[in-house]
Amino acid sequence: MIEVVIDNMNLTQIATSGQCFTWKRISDKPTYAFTSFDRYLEITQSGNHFYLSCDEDDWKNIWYRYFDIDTDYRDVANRILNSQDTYLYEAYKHGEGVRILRQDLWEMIVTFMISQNNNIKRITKSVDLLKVKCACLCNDGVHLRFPRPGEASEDILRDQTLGLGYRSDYLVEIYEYALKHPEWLDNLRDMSYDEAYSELMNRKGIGPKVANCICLFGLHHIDAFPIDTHIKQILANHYPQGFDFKRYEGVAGIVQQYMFYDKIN
DNA sequence: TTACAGGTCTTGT
DNA sequence: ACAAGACCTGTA
Repeated sequence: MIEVVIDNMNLTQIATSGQCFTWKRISDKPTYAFTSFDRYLEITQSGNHFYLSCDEDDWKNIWYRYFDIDTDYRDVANRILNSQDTYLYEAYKHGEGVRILRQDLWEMIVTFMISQNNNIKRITKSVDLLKVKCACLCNDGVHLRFPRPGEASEDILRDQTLGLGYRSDYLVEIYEYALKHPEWLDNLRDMSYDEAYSELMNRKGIGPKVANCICLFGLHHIDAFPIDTHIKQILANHYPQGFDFKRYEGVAGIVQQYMFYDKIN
């Protein structure tokens, strides 16, 4: 157990921001449990103090990066403030503690493929059951982690109790593809936003929206601006003459998160 | 019953 | 290039 101080971060806001489908609230206090690759973490918030169930090494090597501590979110706040955009400023104030986590790329690919034309409740259920059926364990030998390529059989992916529907075809394909092309994930990490976006779009079941979610949440390309039904409505309602993307060049994905959080919370 | 959920694919123009 | 229509499934 270690204690760290982090400003401008709110666990409950992150948990309900729609970027992670595997965070679980495990107590009345704002305590959340989740995994990243093979690590399991429990974290509690009290103001700007955070209590993590890990040692100093895992904090430095894994979770510091995961929580995107090095990104300065004040730059985004200033741009929003300077824009005189009342709606966007209110949205920002509402979700001020949201950060773009640096989550595991493979988990982002699979979970956002599941998310298409779907609802959060069913997405969470499918992901939970997938982890249970595959029964892969973290480095602690106790907690379930997300199944990597080769660890989810076709039978499991097609198991109707998972409720994946037609998406199971896509998942069978992507699991096969990633297993057959072991360099694919690392190559994606080395690409620019545009390159990674086009590469992801080549895979069946990944369209513009999911590709942008993977770029934003799995590769931390914060230029990516995923447009879903909610964002489409916001753009139509608040920006009928068009949204000025140029103004938010380099931070558009963070702006998108404030808009999205405000819409669903 | 119909519509909708953090869309994408296929087909027809 | 662009516009329908289909698509698994659970919930309101």
